Amino acid sequence: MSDGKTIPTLDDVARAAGVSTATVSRCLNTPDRVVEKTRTKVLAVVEALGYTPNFGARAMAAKRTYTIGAIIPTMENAIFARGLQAFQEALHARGYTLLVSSTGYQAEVEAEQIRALVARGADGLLLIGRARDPSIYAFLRNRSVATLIAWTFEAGSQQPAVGFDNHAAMKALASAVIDQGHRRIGLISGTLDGNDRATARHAGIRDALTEHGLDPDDLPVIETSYEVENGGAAFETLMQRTPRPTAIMCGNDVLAVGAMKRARDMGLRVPEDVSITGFDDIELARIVTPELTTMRVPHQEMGRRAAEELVNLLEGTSPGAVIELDCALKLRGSLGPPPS
Amino acid sequence: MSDGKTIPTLDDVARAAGVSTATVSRCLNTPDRVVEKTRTKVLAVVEALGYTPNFGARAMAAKRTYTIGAIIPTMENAIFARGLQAFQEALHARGYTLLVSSTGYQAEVEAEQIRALVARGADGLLLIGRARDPSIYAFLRNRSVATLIAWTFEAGSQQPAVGFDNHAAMKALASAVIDQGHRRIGLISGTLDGNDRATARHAGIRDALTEHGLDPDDLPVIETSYEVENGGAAFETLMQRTPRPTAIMCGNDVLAVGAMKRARDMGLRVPEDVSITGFDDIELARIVTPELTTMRVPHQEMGRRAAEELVNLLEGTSPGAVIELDCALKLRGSLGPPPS
DNA sequence: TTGTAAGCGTTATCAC
DNA sequence: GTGATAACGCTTACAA
Repeated sequence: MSDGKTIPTLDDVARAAGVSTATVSRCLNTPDRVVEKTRTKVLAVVEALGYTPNFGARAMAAKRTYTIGAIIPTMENAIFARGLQAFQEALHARGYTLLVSSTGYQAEVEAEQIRALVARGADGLLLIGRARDPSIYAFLRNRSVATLIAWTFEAGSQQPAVGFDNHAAMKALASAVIDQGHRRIGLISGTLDGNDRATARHAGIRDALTEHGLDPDDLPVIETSYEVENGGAAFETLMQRTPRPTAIMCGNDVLAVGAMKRARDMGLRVPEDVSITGFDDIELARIVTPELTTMRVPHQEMGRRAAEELVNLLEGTSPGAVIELDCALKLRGSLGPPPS
Repeated sequence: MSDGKTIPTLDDVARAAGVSTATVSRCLNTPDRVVEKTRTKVLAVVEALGYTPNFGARAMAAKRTYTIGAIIPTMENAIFARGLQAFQEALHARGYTLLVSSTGYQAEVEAEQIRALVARGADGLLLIGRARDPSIYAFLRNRSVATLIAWTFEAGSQQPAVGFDNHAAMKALASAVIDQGHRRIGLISGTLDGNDRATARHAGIRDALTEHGLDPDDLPVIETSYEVENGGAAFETLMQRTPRPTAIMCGNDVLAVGAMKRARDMGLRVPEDVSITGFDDIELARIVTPELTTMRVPHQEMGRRAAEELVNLLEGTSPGAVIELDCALKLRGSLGPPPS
């Protein structure tokens, strides 16, 4: 650590070590291309001076930053937080640094963040979901920024991705609900517009209904943003319908927990009076009473795999695969047969 | 948006607009120092070419990045997520970009992240808590990186900070518990070592006990990392003591919810058989049944104020204040009188 | 108001 | 194995 007031540069190190800047640079970046003795001496000086490479200069000269950017809708939902944690750890192991920003589910903000991260020299980007303006993809291609989509999976997509089939997963969950005997189901969905995950989940339920000989147009849907209170409000609205739904499916666990709380406040028992399901299987799902029936999404594995794929992609090791992960149905106390 | 395959530079814009690079630069950075007509023309070319400034070059030349770094212990706890969201929004309004990384409560990782962010030219840094190696503060001062501490407050501290008094807040909560008649209290604390918030909260309880004529050494403490399951395990351990505690205070809401769940699993009623308290007042606190008695921390306001202070600090508008925010006691169903 | 030109701190291509 | 030296793209005195 330096005691001086100035920031040491490569030049300072070179001068102090009595070598050229090129050699110092080599000691730091390709240590094997410099003889042991020189290296030791140089690294000692680096240590003594507390030298840290100037990132901007390095980025400009090397056109490489070992930085990955991740842009997520929100930090407030545990699913992204947990996935990112795993993503970061895996990246770190590969020598990359992760920089995160969030958009609050706003497309314009996302576009801005993408530009900011690209401008900062991010070698690769992790994006959530596929739906966005084509010009963004064009921009990314133009700048040759490796881009990976996560949290969604779609067969036949061109974009490298690590995700799961939102449609199939929700369809499986809906089938389980129908198999319990439910015929009047309601859906509390996240905002559908511009959110391919929410849209796919919605379609999954409709398909399950059709497949079981029910009319998908009978499915009442309330769209809302992903907040606990909104889940509660939507639940109350749905339960005022006649005839009353016997099962309320929710776009994610957060909405489902809001619905459960409101059910309790309304004096309704879960699952005796009404069944409730979620999606994600975050920690919350097992904290509530009764525990929440939901679809487990492998968030951590997704983060880990995404890191590997993205690094392979930008290092040219992989051409960019589309990887599908499996979800798992979690049948718990919040789902039961309909009241007779 | 450019159709070409090359990234346009300032030079390309200058050439295409028939002006010098200096003028283009001025159009972008100090538009008032260039005549209307030139500006319009230049900006049109910028738009047409899809020019984006190269960040590294800009940082190197201007020694300013309009980037703020935030380093938090974990993204998995809602308290940081929510505070950061507000922090980011306020920063955005002031024209700054936020970059986040997390440490998993590991000091070495934090040091590394600090270096990474500083190397990337962060103009300012938001750090959680005060406890860290002095050499880090020296490094930050040396690099003249504006640094603000959040989530903690300590009278007489030199470091600019926006926080609350963890000690006083927990002491107030403990007093409320004692006032209910509890005499045998247990504490489930976050890891104390290197965590000034956890340490201050612990001390707060001890002081409350002393002040009420109780012996603080009678307070059993279990230290654990902040995870739901750990809260449950610690709860079970504490409840095996003889005589059994009548109230379990927890270092945060997450631990408290874990304790509540375990209580239910053990067949104990809350608060009839045992009272439980948390700290933070995250959403979770009002989702559980009964609702959790806790201390409300103004996370969003803290994020907002931190952004303002940090920007003022690095822009030289403020010398760096120490700001204390107030917490609020939330008495809810999980706290009742001890069993008679 | 605008242009010229000197850095800013690296990395990489050559010679040596 | 090591050392000059030319980029890299931008900002900012200083001149015009």
